[in-house]
Amino acid sequence: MTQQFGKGCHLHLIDGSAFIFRAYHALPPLTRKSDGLPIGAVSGFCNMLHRYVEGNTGPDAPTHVAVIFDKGSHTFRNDLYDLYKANREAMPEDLRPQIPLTRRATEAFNIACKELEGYEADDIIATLSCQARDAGGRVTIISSDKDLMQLVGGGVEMLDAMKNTRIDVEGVEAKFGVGPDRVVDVQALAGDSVDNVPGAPGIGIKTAALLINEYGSLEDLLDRAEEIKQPKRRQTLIENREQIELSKKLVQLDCETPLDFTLDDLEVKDPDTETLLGFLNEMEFRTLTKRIADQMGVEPPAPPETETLGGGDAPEQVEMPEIDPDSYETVTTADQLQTWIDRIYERGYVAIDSETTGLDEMQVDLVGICIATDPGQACYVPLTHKAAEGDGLFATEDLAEGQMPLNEALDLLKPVLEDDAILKIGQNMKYDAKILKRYGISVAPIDDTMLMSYALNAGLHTHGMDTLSDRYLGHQPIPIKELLGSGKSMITFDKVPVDKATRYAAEDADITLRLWQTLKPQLHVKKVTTVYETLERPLSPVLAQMEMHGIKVDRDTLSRMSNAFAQKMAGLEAEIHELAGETFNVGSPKQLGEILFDKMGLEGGKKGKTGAYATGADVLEDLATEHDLPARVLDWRQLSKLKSTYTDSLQEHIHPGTGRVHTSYVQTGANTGRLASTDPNLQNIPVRSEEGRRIREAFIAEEGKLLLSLDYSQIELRILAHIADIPQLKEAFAEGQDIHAATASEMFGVPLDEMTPEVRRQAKAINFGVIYGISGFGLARNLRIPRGEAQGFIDRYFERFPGIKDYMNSTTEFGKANGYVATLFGRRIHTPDIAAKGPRSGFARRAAINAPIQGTAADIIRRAMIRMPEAIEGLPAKMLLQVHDELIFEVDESAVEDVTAAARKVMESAAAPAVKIDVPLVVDAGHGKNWAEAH
DNA sequence: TGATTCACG
DNA sequence: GACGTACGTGAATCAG
Repeated sequence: MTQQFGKGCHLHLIDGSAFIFRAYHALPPLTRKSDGLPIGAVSGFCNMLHRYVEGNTGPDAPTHVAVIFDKGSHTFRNDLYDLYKANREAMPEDLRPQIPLTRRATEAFNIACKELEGYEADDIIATLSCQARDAGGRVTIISSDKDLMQLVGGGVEMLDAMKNTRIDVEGVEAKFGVGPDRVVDVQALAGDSVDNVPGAPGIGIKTAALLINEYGSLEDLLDRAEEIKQPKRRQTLIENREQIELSKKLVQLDCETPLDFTLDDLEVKDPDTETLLGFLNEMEFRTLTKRIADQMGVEPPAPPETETLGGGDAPEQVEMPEIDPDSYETVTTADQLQTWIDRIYERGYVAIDSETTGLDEMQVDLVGICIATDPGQACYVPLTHKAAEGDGLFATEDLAEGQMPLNEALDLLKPVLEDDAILKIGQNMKYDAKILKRYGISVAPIDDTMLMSYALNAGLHTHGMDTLSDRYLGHQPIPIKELLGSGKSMITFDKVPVDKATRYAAEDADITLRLWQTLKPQLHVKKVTTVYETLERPLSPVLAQMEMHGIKVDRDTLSRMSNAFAQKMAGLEAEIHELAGETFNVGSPKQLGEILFDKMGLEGGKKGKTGAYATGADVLEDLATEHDLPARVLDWRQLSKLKSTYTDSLQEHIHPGTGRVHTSYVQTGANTGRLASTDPNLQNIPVRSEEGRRIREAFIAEEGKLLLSLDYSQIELRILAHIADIPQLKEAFAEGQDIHAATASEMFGVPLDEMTPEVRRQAKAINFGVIYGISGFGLARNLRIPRGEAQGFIDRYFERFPGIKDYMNSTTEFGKANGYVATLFGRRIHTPDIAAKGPRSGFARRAAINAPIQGTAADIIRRAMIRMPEAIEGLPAKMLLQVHDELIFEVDESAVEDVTAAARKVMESAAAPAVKIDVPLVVDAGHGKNWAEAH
């Protein structure tokens, strides 16, 4: 039944490369059980093809179809412009062997599979589209690549298979501001950083569309460029004419690609059962094989006998229905809610997400709660949405209709959320737990997908919901911007209409549940279950407690300091302007650099990549020996920093209700396992300078209490001594010696009792340098000594402590072989750049050397923090802050000794019993009415 | 928004 | 042989 392609025919063209990359990034790196062949992308590709074929029913089904691939990296565009696509990342190593398999997969589905040496897939798609259109048929291009949008129109449309949205002429106009026939003109002007198409500098899509619409076409625009009013644009277009014309050639798709087949060869054919199942079975896709066999009504072939290799690294992909925001339920009555609660009890777990009026958990109000029990089964319980005015445009202060009373809903939910037998799953549950705590609900027990992702993949990507959804579910959630807007006209969530809110909010719970089903089994496969269970999950509630307590900060002290700083700065500024002979913005590094190096003609001006002079503190310090101006600027900068970052903005963070400052710790913020502190950052309160340290006087204890600080002494060097197994360092620590003096003594042969501060200082710099992955250059710069001398120190160090060099080499090798390095407690820190070439690998190598040391220290204090609540239970003390190797408590005056003893014991024994460290961990303690005194 | 600078461990 | 180099963070500010 051969059908001549023509009117009534419908051609589907699938962008194969886009499918492959989507599949690759959407799935964790799966391997074939029998031989470890990477097949994650092939698996995703087959699933996508299968889903595609399944969806092809009804009157709109294609009559002809082909998957089009790129072939060869050199195309005619490289002949036009040798930098075309030059900044493309190389194909990932584990994807390369999968490419031929995707061709075989396409053939197994009995879909035409086409490519042409020296041509991009886009050109073949263009040629086929033109042929089909000219023959009177319809075309759907399955891709979201904007480069293909120039083809839309005259029966040609695009389809974004992921979002399931069609892109027609209007869609193209929305994206480019011009019709499809002018898309190349806009692209030629705007350029494309991904493909390295140069375009016209400084002109983006918006401006380009404006110009094209005004002048009709690119050619007319360039010919009449003199008429452009804005001088900068006019100049750009005139100067870059050639480059723009070249860009147009690069983005213009070729409709005359010489093809060795015709449209008729692309006719839709049913797959051959045996071929398809044979291929899927060979790939060992058990679930998909079985599913397709069932659909075809045949027995699935017997899976090949496999001996599990390396513990079996190929979990089956969890099958889930499509995410559909329109399928979610809005819960408005107690009966409805009860039905969901019953379902939760049936399951034993539930994914939840709370919607609030903002981001500050200590201040915002609860607006609604969403619940998901299964993929696709999610609801939203709106609680305090505001009613719209009559015309529906503005929200009022009255509650919207159709919502359960807040108390009634919370009374129903509280028993579930607090039930020991029901697992509550969230993405960043610390946030939700803090909110609900303010409404009297203590959520427990919890699982957290953000923390799972962190335990699994620290160093590979960030762990926000959008990232995870895109990577692991291949789905882009509804952007919150769509509901709230942005900038000045942004609204709060309670002003969002309930129906819109349901789509967004319930989707988040749905996604969270799906992520949980995807990530949880991975913990075991990647051997990080212990990390998650002992270092991540139990820390979350501890941090929540600390954040809710906050630390008392005295506004008057800060305010007085701000005024004093302002006065001093004004005086310095006047002096600086006097010395410069003109007024300028002292806070502008650019203007300062020009004053110093151009106007005053000082030596040593170095320009960075942006063409501005460097004016960092090290540069100014060198200049300060010769001139007064840079010295004054250094003083001014110090004051400016203290004022703006600390004395001024800390005041704004004092909670009006508690009079305390409540930071947020980001548990997944630092790849090494450290915490990060934000809003405000309380981990970088000044201490090194006398003037800055006084800011700590504003951090105070309540009346009758004291602040108590305990910090690990030299914890990273102790860990280095243990991990690299350095006998001399271990011994020095065991005997309680001054470690830097001991190092100096060992290196330079100076007896300890004859040690000079200068020699000790140098040894200290080397000790720190080692932790950071030392280089002669770096040490020279730090100590301000000649590079050769610094290298000599390092050589001597490695000679005296050969274990250090071994540690560095073996860690680097491990990182290269495995893609990650690990702490003593099994935390994995991924180092994908370590195999790169160029300067990136240097950074990655040093980071890999540092990560196990910094990360092990981070693990130890985490363990201490997790045990702390129980250890100080019953004592009148609260843990308030963590600063990497220091914990700060607020304690009744009478109990300082008891709490110090209890907390110290926990901290010093925190590595045990999981890890036996060969050196003692030592904790120093201090206390006082304020943080300055306690430290 | 990105670069620069600087506060901390 | 040249090149560019300490590790990990967050916040404020300037400039385009």
